[in-house]
Amino acid sequence: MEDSLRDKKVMTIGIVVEMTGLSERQIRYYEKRKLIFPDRTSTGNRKYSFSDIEKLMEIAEKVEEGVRTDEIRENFKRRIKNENYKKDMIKGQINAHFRQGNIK
Amino acid sequence: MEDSLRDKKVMTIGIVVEMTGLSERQIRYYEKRKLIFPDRTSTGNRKYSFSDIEKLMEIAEKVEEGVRTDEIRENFKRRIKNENYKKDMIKGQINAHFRQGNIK
DNA sequence: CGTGTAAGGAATTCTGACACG
DNA sequence: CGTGTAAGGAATTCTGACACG
Repeated sequence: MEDSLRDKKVMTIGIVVEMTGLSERQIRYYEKRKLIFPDRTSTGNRKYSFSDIEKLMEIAEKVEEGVRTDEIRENFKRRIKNENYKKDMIKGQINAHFRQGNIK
Repeated sequence: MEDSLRDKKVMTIGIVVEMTGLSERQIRYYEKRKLIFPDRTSTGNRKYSFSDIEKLMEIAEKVEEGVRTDEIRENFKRRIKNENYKKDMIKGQINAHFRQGNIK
């Protein structure tokens, strides 16, 4: 139910460093702080998606502004909640539509 | 003028092996035969795109059918030519449209 | 708190070659 | 022709820790 390409975890950390300009240390630290969730290969190497890259750049901006990683995490949670809320609104409307027999 | 995500060279050969089921040897060989063109990192490691993955799976199919790599390459060339031909057709029609003063 | 760094080891990738055919 | 494999080396990635603060 989402982009697929954008969410596929396929990049090693070296490429992520290249694309974001962040250090390996930073990238791994944001993971420890539960801000990003890379997959792992069978032998333990991290794999990131394009979405992860975008998220990392957003995180880096916030951190530079002085926002603490905990706050950033909470903001992400709120955002997800809000998005789900909106999705439910839409679902509700669709359901209502059909319940009233407004079937095309 | 194309997908961007689909064409970004970001995957190391290990991931490509994982996604295509081909061996490193095969993947490198198809490159030697000019069928795919990965980028390289500054230290020489190959980087592939999602498009490359698709192309590799197409190549693998053909090879299994017994098609020689040279033929596959020529078929790719013809396909590109045909696509460009169609693009030019469309451009021509658009130009004709405006030349006749059919603006808006 | 967020990040740099040296440490040691394990896994990855690279190239050129021998092999079969 | 297309692919497997062992060989040796170079680059990558991983974790846990010391450091500053």
